[in-house]
Amino acid sequence: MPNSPEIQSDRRQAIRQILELGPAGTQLSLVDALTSQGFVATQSSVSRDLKELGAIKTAQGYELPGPGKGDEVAEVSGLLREIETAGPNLVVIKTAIGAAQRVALALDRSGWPEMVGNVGGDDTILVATRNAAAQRNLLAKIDRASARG
Amino acid sequence: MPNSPEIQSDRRQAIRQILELGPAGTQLSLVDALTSQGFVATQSSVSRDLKELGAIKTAQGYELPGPGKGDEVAEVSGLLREIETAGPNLVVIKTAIGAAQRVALALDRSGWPEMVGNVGGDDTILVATRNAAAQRNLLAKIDRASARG
DNA sequence: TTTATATGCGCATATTTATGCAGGTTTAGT
DNA sequence: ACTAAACCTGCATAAATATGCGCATATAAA
Repeated sequence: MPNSPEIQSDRRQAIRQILELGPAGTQLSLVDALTSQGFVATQSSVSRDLKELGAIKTAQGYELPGPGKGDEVAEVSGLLREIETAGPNLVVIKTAIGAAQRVALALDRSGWPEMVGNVGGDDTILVATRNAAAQRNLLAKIDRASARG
Repeated sequence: MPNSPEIQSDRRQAIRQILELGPAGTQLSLVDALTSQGFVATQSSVSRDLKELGAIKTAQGYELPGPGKGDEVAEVSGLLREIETAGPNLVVIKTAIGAAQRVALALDRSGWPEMVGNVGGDDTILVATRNAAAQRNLLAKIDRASARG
């Protein structure tokens, strides 16, 4: 019984906010925090959410990679030119001439899970996305990365 | 039967090198990697080593926070003036005038486990260290952080 | 050196995290 | 609207990680 799609993204948003206040020691503590905010979720879902959010586990607990951390894509965002989708499983990225390989590598390294894989040519990259939701997510992430690159 | 102290630091150095080549999926894989290099260690030790090294667990596995990432201390290293020890449990850090609070905060955020806690005054910080080894470690980390700050 | 204290580590195990599976829901296609 | 396909989620459990304890060694003190 999946909740309506908004519930999922609301929950993830809530997790993001919680983590902004400070690291969460365990997934169970996150479940509690969510519960006290009226969300219903199990450790399973939180585990999946954290992966989706790209959270990392440090000695302090789960954290979101802050700006400047983790994100290889930000560093090459200046090379991006144009981004389009083609169906729910494909994103076409145009880059500066000859920069596609470099950007494609950065995407690989980012470890974003919505990406199944990608191939870079000279100034074009094809990115395979897991599904429509993943595709939306990916575009949002690239946006955010660009904003701080 | 603790190994001689060098073994421990050699092993940690080896782990550091392994992680530089790429993320390690699990601690067990690290044990294997170490074994094939002639080190004897169990998952337990690797778990402790990783904490000590400040490694983080990402979707890709265990990684070391790379230069520019993770490390809040690097950003304030310009404010450091002088560092001395007083016994194995105390490090005294002199900073630029009025900067002690800021640096102390950065140290807190770093999450370095060898630090029990610290208090910042105006241009002086007292850092409590767990023991002599931890103290050495901390000094080394501050050094490394400064090098890239 | 002898004694006391602290540290390192493996073992066994508790705790935490990840995931195969099944069931219910939304979405896309006719 | 009906059907099929794709999703989301919880449950149960497998996999992975962390840790209390005890011993052996190292370090400090006397």
